[in-house]
Amino acid sequence: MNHDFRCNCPFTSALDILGDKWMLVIVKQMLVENKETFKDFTESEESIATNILSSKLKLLEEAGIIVKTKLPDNKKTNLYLLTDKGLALTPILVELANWSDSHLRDVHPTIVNGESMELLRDNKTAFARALEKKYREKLATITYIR
Amino acid sequence: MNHDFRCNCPFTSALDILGDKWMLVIVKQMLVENKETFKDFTESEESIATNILSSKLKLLEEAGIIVKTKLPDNKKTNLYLLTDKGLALTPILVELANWSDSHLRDVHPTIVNGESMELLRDNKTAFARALEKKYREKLATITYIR
DNA sequence: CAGGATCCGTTTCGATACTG
DNA sequence: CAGTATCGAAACGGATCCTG
Repeated sequence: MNHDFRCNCPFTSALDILGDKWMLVIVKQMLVENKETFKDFTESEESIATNILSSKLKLLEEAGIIVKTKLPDNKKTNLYLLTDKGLALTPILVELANWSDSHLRDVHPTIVNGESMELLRDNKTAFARALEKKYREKLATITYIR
Repeated sequence: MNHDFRCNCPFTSALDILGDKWMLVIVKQMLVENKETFKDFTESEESIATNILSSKLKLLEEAGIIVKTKLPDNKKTNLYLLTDKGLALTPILVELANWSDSHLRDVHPTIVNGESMELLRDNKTAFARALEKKYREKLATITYIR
């Protein structure tokens, strides 16, 4: 993060952190595709390189968007989980999806983590809330090291 | 655009175009700060280099997000204007602003193009619509070369 | 003088190999 | 499994140059 455009503008200050190809992709993989471990991310459709992944996870953690933790019974596998701050990015991802759905060709408008794209078209807020709720329910089932 | 992760995922396919530091910044400058000309952009708070600006404007035009045009009475100054596709990015920018406002320090939560941040906090959809309306009204006052 | 294009040093990315 | 090291390729940033 060498040259940020510290502009204090609410629109673009977020882009100083999120304005690159990978940060929101990783958040989306956690939120929508239940990715949790380093390996999960490397095996994802967008196939991020390990060194990039490593540096981006570090940045996301520093920004307070994710936490790095472990399961009590597995000392080697790291778990990456969204914080409240990270979960609050859901509406941004939903708006991105909505724009893609409306204005981009070759988008795959099928089922997304159990929620249909119809709900997205019909009610973006409800769609976002459903995604957040699902993630919170999943978090509740995990007893990770805090 | 050398290496896109063509994933057909509605969440991330937009990031293939918009997932960099500058694309959304430029759109925001057009939408919120009434920037129209090459010079306007170079003089902006985020101070983009001319070569980068040039390449990004080209990408935005190729993506159909902006159009490059001229005023009838001024043959040299180019005008860059948002298309409907570009204007449809407003909700994304609004969600970014909302997230920054809630989760980032040092954000400047004052007046934005005549709309107060209170309206944003109160009703994001109305805030987005107000910004779009204002831009469309401005477009209506310009007789540019189509 | 506006609107870029070109050049060039620096930073970041991306693919793969490698380590604990 | 979870990263780090390496190295070539691409992108960025600043300055300058070119063109009407």
